[in-house]
Amino acid sequence: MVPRAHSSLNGRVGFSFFQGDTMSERYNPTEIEAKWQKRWLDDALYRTDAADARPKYFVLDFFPYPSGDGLSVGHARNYVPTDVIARFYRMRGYNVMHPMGFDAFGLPTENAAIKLKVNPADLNEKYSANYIRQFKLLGLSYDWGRVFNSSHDSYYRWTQWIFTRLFNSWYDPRLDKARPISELEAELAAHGTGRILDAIDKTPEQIGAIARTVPRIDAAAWTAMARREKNAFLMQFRLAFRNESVVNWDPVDKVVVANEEVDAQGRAWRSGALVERKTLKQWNFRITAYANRLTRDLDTVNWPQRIVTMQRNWIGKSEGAEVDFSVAEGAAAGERIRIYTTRPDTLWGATFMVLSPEHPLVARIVTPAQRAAVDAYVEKAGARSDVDRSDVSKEKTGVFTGAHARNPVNGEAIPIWVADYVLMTYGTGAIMAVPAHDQRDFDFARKFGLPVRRVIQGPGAASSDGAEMEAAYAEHDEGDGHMVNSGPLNGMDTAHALSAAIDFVEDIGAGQRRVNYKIRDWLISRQRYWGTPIPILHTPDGEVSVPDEQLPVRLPSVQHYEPTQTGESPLAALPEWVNQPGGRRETDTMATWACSSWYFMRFADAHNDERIFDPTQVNYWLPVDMYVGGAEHAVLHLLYARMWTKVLYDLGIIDFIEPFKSLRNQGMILAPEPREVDGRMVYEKMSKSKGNVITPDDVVATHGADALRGYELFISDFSQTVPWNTNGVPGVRRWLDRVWRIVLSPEEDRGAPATMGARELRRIAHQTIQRVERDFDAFAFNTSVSALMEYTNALFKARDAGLTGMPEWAEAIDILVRLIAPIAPHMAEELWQRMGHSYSIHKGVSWPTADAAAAREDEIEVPVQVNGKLRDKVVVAADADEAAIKAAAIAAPGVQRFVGDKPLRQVIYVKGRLVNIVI
RNA sequence: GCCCAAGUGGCGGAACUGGCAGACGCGCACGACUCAAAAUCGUGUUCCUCCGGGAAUGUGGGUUCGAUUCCCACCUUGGGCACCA
Repeated sequence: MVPRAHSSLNGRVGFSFFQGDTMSERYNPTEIEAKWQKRWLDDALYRTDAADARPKYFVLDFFPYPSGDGLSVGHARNYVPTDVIARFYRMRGYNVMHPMGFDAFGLPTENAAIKLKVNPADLNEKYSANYIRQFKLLGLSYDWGRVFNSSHDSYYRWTQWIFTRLFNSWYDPRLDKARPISELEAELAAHGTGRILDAIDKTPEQIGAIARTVPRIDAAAWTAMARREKNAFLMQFRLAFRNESVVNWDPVDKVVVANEEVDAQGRAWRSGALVERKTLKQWNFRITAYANRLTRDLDTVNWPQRIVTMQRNWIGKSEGAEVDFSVAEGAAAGERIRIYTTRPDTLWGATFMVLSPEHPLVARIVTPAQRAAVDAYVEKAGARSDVDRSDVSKEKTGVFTGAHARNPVNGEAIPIWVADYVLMTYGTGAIMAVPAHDQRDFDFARKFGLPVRRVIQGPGAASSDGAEMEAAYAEHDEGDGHMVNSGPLNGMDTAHALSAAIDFVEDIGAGQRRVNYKIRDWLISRQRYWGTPIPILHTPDGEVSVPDEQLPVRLPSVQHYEPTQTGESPLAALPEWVNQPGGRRETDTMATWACSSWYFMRFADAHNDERIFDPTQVNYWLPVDMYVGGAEHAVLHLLYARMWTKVLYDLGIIDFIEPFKSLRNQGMILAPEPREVDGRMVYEKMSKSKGNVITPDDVVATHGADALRGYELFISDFSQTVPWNTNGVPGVRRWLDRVWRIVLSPEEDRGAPATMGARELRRIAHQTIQRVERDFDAFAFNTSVSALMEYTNALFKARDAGLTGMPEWAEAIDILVRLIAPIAPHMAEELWQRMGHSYSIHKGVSWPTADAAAAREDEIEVPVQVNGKLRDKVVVAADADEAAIKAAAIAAPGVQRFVGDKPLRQVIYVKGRLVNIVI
């Protein structure tokens, strides 16, 4: 067998490869894929071009974390579609950036390194090299000139640089943006904190701009502070700040984790361990300052609705009012108890108050008679885990303090209770309880025999006696109801009561409109070795950031990097590293969320050692046009990256406010064989420990990368989770074999005689261009492969109809090879060359243009129904008028059998679709 | 408990805006080629049927000339949230 590839003359695309009785050359993916991969790499074919007149397109995969297991076919579900999109846009003349890098710091690598007793840096190099090898094996068109690794100091230097920007910035509620901390110092020297606190009172959305602990001080008080006091004071403003708080401690990884990394069951995201509460001093980013913008700007992105909803829920914006109650008697008499409520319209229905067990006032108001009971309760509550405390299925608990509070709207004294269903971390840690209109308060009131007073009379004739209610009536915007038992609000309809109540409270000086967010600040420090060192020095004057010219603060090499039990990083055991001329280095490192919060920008100027990136480059390429990855990052990376983008925008470093214009989530791929778990057959995730991982290496070795790529796309809808089907790849492989044969040796063997005209072939070809374009745009890759399979089948039929010598045949084959190029780039390149074209099909504008006239149908087949049931079909000219089509439909034999001489009640014609005859 | 998504042949799935249900592929069956097998090619493949048809897109209702598609209730699976005042 002597393969002889050559192109024919005159631009004809007929081939005769074989002479005499030699067999045709078979499709050999192993050979051609290796050949083209090498050539593409040698030529840097996919290098991103500099900014030019073409429209740009930035298509990006989530930052992968290189693990020792390497890539499975499940990972390829992410990388193949983005590669198809990158190639599709390139072929249509866009300037495309399609880069890759590695999120290399973090616990899994460090844990593996500890286990294997090797250096995590070495392990990381090995793992990422393996990823690169696998990416190349798949024929992915990354620009390898831009690859970087977040654990290299050439990268993390800039992560530290951004950290110091956050540290040296604060959020000005008046401008609704971040500003340099030096400007805050100037303001404090001139005006104290008054103007800032006033602004927050006037614009309730800004509640999270600064710490809630900031006191009202005047300029003199600021000026009188020593430097160390000033620095401590400023911590309440900085966007990167250190404070003592209750944090989630992961006892398995021996590290603190962020709220976003703990699931509803209280388990840590990576280790799966139940987290414990610890009070520790930790570094945080003030993401609460951005809560409002993070919610608001979700309107501007093209993301899956569920991810948008998850972020909205996580941020949890709610609007209401803060109202000041006061202690009615005892030593603390007159002292204010501030509550937050979203239902100020129910203020007159408050029959008791509840304080969180951690509320500072509890110890001071409790009466001697109740002290023992209250102390015991508070202690017990403190010992319960958060998950346990927030388990809604358990009955509410609580204890009376013996004290009373005065309700500012009606002067009533109501009992103050302590209960752990009120959280210190939300609102003010204290609530007014309105059992008639809040189910939680209702349950509590019924259990402890507290009064229930109705203040909203709903529609219908429900009793106005709270004692008879069986459940809280929580509606307030339904319209029909009216206010009762509510002093000045009596008789008002419920739709207006809310704003009227806030007005009333503001008028009497008892409170004001307020916004609250569920989101808490983002805990970033980790007590581990393998991360970006936090560039801070602890000096006698407090914390100061390491100056730019001293960055990076390099991670020292160490002999032992095992985590400690004490909550201290292994770096703390290196005195020569810790002790610096001006002070002690911070020994915690940053969680990898910091690394991944800006990497997408670095691709615009990946190897710049002078600055973080050239602003022209970053503003040209960003935001990312298409971002693809798993849905598990909904409130982690995708939220964090948005905050950093907004900070950098505020500081004038970039000029876009959202990092990712469009986002798509791919579905998971599960192991092919279901297994019995708890008596049920289930498809499991692929994992090395279960021994059910299918690697791209194996699939490529037997069927080639193009077949694997095709099947990754074809397996299911892109976003659907689906088990792998071992027989699927051979199916796609068969299709590619057919493509190979129909292009190179169409005459070789024939099927049954068929009929097809040249006009029809041309129509199918151009319709296929339209279908594939539409499917790619919709991320419907499975149907794009179907369309190409159908097209290939049509070409075999056209061959059997004797069309191979015609110009339409040559055009049809040319279109086929171009259309498969994004999916099967190696085969397309090989066929392209053999067809006599110059290298490369992947360079320049090579996507075919659909000819709408050619794609148009001359005749259409119209189904005909009688009473909604299909009875016949008629073929009519595409431009036939309605009357003619109806007449043809009625005359159709299959229709006449049912209609006979019965009168026609109605004949419905849907243009180009169907006729329905009603009798 | 609340919110969201999804339930279509033996399997993965398709069906653009309410208009031919099951495209495309897998699997299976039969046939051709072969000494035989593989590969390839061809035919068939939702179910029932008295071969006229009838039934069918999780279940039950509704709207409509017409419903996989819209509405209501319920069931199942997956995901998210879980006392946030």
